[in-house]
Amino acid sequence: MATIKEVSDLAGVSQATVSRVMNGNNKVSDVNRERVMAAMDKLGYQPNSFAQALATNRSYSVGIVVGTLSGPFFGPMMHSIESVLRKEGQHLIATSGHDNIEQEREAIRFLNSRRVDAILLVVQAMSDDELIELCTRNPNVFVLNRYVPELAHRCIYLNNELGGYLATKHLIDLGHTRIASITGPLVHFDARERLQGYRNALSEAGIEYDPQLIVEGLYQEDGGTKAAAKLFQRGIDFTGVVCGNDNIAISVYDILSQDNESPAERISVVGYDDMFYSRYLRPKLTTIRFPIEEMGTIAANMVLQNLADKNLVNGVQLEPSLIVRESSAPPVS
Amino acid sequence: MATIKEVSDLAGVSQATVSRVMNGNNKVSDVNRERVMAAMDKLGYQPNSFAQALATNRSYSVGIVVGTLSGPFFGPMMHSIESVLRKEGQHLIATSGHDNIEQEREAIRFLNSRRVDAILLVVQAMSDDELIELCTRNPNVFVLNRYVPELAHRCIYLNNELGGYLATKHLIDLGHTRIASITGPLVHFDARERLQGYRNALSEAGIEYDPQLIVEGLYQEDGGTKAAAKLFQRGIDFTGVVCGNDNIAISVYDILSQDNESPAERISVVGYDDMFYSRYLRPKLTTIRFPIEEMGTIAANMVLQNLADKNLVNGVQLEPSLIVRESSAPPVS
DNA sequence: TTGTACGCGTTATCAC
DNA sequence: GTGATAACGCGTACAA
Repeated sequence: MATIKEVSDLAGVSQATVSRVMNGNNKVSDVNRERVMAAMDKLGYQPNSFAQALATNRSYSVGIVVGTLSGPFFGPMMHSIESVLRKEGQHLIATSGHDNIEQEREAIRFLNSRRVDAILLVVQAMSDDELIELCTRNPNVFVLNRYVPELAHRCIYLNNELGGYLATKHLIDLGHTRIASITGPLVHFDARERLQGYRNALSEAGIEYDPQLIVEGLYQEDGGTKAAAKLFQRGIDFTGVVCGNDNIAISVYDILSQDNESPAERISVVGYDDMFYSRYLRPKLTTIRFPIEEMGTIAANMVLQNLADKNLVNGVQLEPSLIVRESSAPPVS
Repeated sequence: MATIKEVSDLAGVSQATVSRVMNGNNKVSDVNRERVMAAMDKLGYQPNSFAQALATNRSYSVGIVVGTLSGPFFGPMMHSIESVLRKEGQHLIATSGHDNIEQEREAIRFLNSRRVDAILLVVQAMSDDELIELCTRNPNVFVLNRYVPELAHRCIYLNNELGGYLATKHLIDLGHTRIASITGPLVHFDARERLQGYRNALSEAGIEYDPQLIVEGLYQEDGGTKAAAKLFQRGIDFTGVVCGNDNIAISVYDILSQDNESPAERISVVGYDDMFYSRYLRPKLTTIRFPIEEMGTIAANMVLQNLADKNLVNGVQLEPSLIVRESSAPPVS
């Protein structure tokens, strides 16, 4: 790779002049500018961003660490983040924590040694305390999809309680009174919040909370299969089920189809997240929409904002909404 | 951020010694090693990778440019790439070309100025010629999911013709003779190859190729809706349809359900890619499996290999396989 | 085993 | 408008 020196030699000017035309400094004569540009593309010159970063102490890149790169969740999020960052000349460095605390730490170390201008964290394994310490040491860290009270001004998160409430309320409004819930793993704060929303809707309607109707599942693919089986085996009676996410809802579809049943007939099903495949299920899944892209966009803008003026950023809570499709219907009795 | 100098001052040794303990050089006395390590974590020292890269001319990172970060395709691929790279201390810098030739170029420029050790290209917009030029200039560029004859030793790609053949052959074996195809955009080489596979299967079975049965669709979500509508409106008779990918197959599901029909009844449907949601469709989608993770793993290993010994790498063609599920059945006549 | 000093490719501050 | 030259943080001969 050609260096600035080779360019300056070829153009017959000093390195400083080359640097000036690179950075759009207008105090360069047209003749020299021409010469430099010619030399540049003759050599296929690309500035070495390491050297630039070393000299300016700015990397023009922001890092993100996500639980896992695969899955329908992070793709759209990273997509929207990258879109807004790029417009400002910033780039995204993606690392995966593989939902493992040691790897999450390692990823953060890596990004720090990369001297990224900001770090976006979408992690679950790491504890609140560790997050707090991290954020106090580094003023450019933001937390996505998670609410830590002490870090409120740096969190962009979903109102999960409201989501759980909306899902449950929808079934109640349809006339259901025996409503089960297959939650996500309750070590995840969002699963707990969604469950709380469920309880709120119940109590608002004067329906008693019955622990028998609650099962804990997992968020990932097939993560609800065992849990759903457990629920049905309890032999208790219910007409609707609120699921921790769409994957869990799919498991319920599966179980029902084993008995040649379909959601919305005997049992109504409500999901959570509105993943893009949910509208392709049959019957189409009624679910809670999670504005993933919006979360990404807001996070990216917050980063930019923070780079410009540290004191202007504030946390954001996003609101979920109910998407009614076909998997929910009045109970048959 | 602390620098190596602050560490050396605090530890009472020279910068060189600090550098030695960082890089595991064993020619350091235990006493000094202890002191340095203590100083390091007291200061929360993180080496500046820009300075390291500048000094060593190695960045320990590989760049990837993909068409779009969202979608069910790139997530799993990036996931597997990142997994193997990380084990070797390499990191992944992800950029999106947004399926736009100018942005793809920009992404490559960015990665070059980042002096990445290798570049992985998963792009469609860029021409073969441009790719060839790029690869000859830079010996560490690899092309994924695309076959360029001149670059055969740097391509990791799928045998798309075989995939198209398998899909079609499956329907023929079931007894179908009037088989339509909704292809991907024929500007994409892979769509053309899949179509060719379709033709091969037909001719092998002595069935004449009928252009009336071919419609061109798009790969993205809903990309097959218009095309499928067009096909049905032609009013010609067929009993099976081979789709360019699973998204297109979903569109066919949609159209059929509008008439209260279901795949595998009057019309059999075969997809392509085996995206993870395909088994959750009802009926479960018969499709061609695309080993995405494997492609990622192979690519990452190739990068590593190439870094170790330039002359040892070779291109790889991956084989698709048929996954029979429920959307295909013998024709009713 | 340890320290000195130079080079990596830029930017930025000076003089001119 | 232009050109020296000193940082930036680290690796690494080379000398001690």
